[in-house]
Amino acid sequence: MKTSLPETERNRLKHALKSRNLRPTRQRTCVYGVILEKRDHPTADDIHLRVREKLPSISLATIYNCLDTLVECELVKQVHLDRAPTRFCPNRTPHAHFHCRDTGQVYDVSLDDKRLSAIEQFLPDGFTADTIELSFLGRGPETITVS
Amino acid sequence: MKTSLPETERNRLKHALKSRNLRPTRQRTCVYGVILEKRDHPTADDIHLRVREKLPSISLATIYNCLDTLVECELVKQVHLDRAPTRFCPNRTPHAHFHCRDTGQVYDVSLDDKRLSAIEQFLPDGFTADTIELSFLGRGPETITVS
DNA sequence: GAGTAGATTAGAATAATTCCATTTATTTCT
DNA sequence: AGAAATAAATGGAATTATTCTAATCTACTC
Repeated sequence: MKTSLPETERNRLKHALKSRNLRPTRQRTCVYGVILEKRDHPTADDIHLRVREKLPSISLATIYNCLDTLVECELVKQVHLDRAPTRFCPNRTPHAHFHCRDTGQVYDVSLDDKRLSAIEQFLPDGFTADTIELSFLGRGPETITVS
Repeated sequence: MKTSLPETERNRLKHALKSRNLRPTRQRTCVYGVILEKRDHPTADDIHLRVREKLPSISLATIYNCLDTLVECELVKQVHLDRAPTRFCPNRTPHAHFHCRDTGQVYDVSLDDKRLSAIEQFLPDGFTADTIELSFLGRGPETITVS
């Protein structure tokens, strides 16, 4: 029973699954654990590699299945940047993403209610959005420019 | 020489290409014409079907080549919604997209300077973005709900 | 009007994701 | 506890959007 998933998160997962009549399998727990452990917006493939260190025989199809489940349970969000492979993110609060051209890193940019409602006001009358995706492409501060 | 592309747009295309040492070929002109003609955010495949009515032998690879060129020339923008096929849009002014869950239609949502700079202020100090993608998923006004 | 760089073409290749049929696990019922 | 029923995992095949490749074609330049 030694898994790295902390108690709080493990309970969150259990409850989210139970409320949908789904089971907290080893695979699902482990995938969720890996996503929480290193919050660098990994792709399904990245996650596969990391989970395999703990469950060496897990297949990529299962990774996709687990991820779908976690997304349905609203524990994980999908991040789409251009047409690059989908990345996954355990930040459940509303946020945007910043993608650095130099390092490839992806950062969360928090969107509080004030920001969210400012964005919603861009919509013409009669339009209502349940999902807002906002992403930035540019350069972060740690990029060193040598002149 | 009868092509549907209006004079202004034809000139815009010619100049944009010339400044990059590229040629205004029949294929490029026709692809651009089709994108301007029906601004419903078509995919490469949609565009292929439409262009084939005028140039029956054009290949999908050429459609992709032409689109790449038009994007480079900044005459056309790519629109990425989730992982759906890339769509193309001749609206060169800054704008967001609204995607209707019911009809699948995609609408432009204009982003004036005020809105753009409001969004830019979400970024932490030191981060600068050259590209901002904003998209909404929800329901538009023409959706009729029968209770 | 020939040469050359630029474009187009068809089809093969790639890559992310989904599908499918089978096997394995887990819960439920008795 | 054991059997039946349901849910999940698995490997591999299938799909789909897109890119690559190598050959052919076209259009400006001299």
